[in-house]
Amino acid sequence: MTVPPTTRSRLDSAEAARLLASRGIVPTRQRVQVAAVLLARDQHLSAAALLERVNREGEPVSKATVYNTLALFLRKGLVREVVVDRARVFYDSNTADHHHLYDTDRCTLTDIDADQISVSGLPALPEGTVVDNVDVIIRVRRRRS
Amino acid sequence: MTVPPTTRSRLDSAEAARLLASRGIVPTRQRVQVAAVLLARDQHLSAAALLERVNREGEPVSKATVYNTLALFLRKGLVREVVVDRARVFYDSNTADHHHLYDTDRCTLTDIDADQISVSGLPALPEGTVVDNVDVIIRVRRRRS
DNA sequence: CTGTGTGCAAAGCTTTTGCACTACT
DNA sequence: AGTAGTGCAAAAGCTTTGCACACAG
Repeated sequence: MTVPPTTRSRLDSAEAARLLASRGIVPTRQRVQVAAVLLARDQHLSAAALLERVNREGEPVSKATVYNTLALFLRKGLVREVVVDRARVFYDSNTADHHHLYDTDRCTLTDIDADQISVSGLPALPEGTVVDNVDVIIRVRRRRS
Repeated sequence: MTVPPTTRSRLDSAEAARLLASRGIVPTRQRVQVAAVLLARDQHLSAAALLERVNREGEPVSKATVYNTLALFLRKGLVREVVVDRARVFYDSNTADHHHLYDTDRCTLTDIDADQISVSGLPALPEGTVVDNVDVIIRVRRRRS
C-alpha cells in the first residue's frame, strides 16, 4: 500500500494510523501526527521543519520523539534520508527509486526519476557484498555572473 | 601542481608549506600539520580521525582549528567532502573527478574512477543554473545470510 | 597605529541516551 | 507482578562563532 497521489498538506489521523499499522508500527498519537504531516505527499523536510509543522498544527511532540520517529520510519522504509551536505539532511517521503537535484543557492531539492538517469559501469564489488542502493546527487548553482 | 603519488603517511613540512602557498593559503604551523597528514596520499579521513592523528604526531592543534582548516582547504579545492550519511563525513584528499563506494558494514569508503562509471540522461536544469558537480555513492552491504 | 588574518575557548547547534511511565499478559 | 514498548528531559557530540592575539603596512 502506498500513499495515493494528493495535494493535501496533511493526512487525516485515521488514514495515517492505518498506514503505520500496515508497516507494523504502533500508531501512537505522536507518530500519527508526524506521519500526517510528512507522508501527506512527496516532499523533502528537515527534522527541524517537520518538528515546527507538527507542533504548529497539533498537540506538542518533543524534538527527541521526532528524531526517534524519523529513525523508526527510516528503518521501516516509510521515508528515505537524503544528506545533501554536512549541514543539510532531508527526509524524503518519496520512497520510489529516484535521485536528486540540489540547488546550492536556493537550498532546494528536486526529485529525478530513476529511469531518467542511467548509471552504467558499476565496478566489481568487494567479495560477498551486494548493492544496497545507488545515490546520485546533481548539485547545481547559479551561473557565474 | 598536484601531490605526487606516494605511500608516505606524512608530507614533510617544507613540502606541505609549498603546497599551501601555491594555493594562496598562508602556511601556518597548524595548517602545515593538517596538510602533512591529510594530503600525504589519497585517503578518506573524518575530522575526528584527522584531529587525532595530527595531535598524536606533532604540536597540539585545537578541534576548532581543524574544522576551520578543513573548510578552508575545501574552499581552495585541496580536499573534497564526502557525506556518506548523517553521522559520517569524510574529507577526501583525492580531488580528481571520481565517485565512491561505501561498505555499510565495514564503514569504509573506496574511490571509483569517474571514467569507470557513466551517468547519462541528466534532466533539464532549472533556468540559469549550471552543474556544479555530480556525486554518485554506491552503498554495498554483506550479502544477507 | 590601523587593518587583515589566525587560532581556539566557549557557545550553539543537532542527535542520542537513559529512564520514568504506560499498556498489555 | 512482569515484560515490552514509548516519549522526552537531559546528556553527549559535532560544528560554528566571537574575540584576543599576531603580524604587515
